[in-house]
Amino acid sequence: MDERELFKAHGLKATDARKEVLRVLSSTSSPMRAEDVFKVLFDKDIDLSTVYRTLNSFVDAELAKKEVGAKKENLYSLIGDEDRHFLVCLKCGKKIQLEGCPYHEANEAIEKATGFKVHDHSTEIYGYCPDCQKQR
Amino acid sequence: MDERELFKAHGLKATDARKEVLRVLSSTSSPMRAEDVFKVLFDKDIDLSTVYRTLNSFVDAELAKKEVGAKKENLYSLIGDEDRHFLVCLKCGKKIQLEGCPYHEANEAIEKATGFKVHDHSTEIYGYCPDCQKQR
DNA sequence: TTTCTACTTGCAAATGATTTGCATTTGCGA
DNA sequence: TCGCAAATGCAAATCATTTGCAAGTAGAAA
Repeated sequence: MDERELFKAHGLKATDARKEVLRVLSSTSSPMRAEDVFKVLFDKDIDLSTVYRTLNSFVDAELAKKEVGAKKENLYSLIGDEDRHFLVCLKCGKKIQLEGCPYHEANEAIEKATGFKVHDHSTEIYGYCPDCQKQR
Repeated sequence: MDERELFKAHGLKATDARKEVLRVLSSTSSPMRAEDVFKVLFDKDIDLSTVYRTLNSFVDAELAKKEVGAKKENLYSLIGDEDRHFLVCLKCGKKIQLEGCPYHEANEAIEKATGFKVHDHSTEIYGYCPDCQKQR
């Protein structure tokens, strides 16, 4: 889907600021702080408040999600159709991407049992990586 | 486990403020804003900054978690040993608690395959409840 | 393509959330 | 009980996010 359609599908006008923010978020796989998105766009003449407004509109439109990072900061990331999952080490912060979705079957079971349509689930699973386990 | 031991086990001194905040958080099953915790404790003479410091120390000690709510606010909640999961409707906000942990097996499979020790996973799964699906 | 209008934006200022410095108090190990 | 590092209250600072307003723009309709 092209970005214009994407915005339309979510009821948002396809403005420059939104296109830029969308590009920034989709160019990185990991969630970003509003301030970071703003910094990446320093040469694009987009105000920080616009970045916030844009991110909020994305979240409201269910195009992005807002979550809390390891340093307790607020982070924004696109909600992709792809279903990627990371194991995040609580000690060293390392991120390990999983092949496939470990929860796929579990989610299907939930849908079958409850009639609830699962739209999204957390992409990060917290724990300790093998290296850090040795050091504990 | 008694609260004194709980703090000790997490390397925190058992102070009045911490005991009160712990009580507030454990008295409610749903995550709270720092400000709300403060308001509940209005008669306890605990400063808002202390509430923040306390919540932060809980998060650092992995006794609580910080997450983003539906209105994009930051919320704090205890990390219980129990493994509760909620289905959160993206439309009406209804929360449905699941029986048991749908991801238990998936997590065991992850541990076996990667050697990563899973400590915690998101307790909320987003989607649309049966009622809201009809209205869409 | 031109017009119209509601939605967006930039800017600056306001608000809200969270952190910090410092003097004082307190928990808890010796 | 004593001593000290850690925790607290208070007030002020800082950081994050939102808002009001005037001006600009996307997209529907003519």
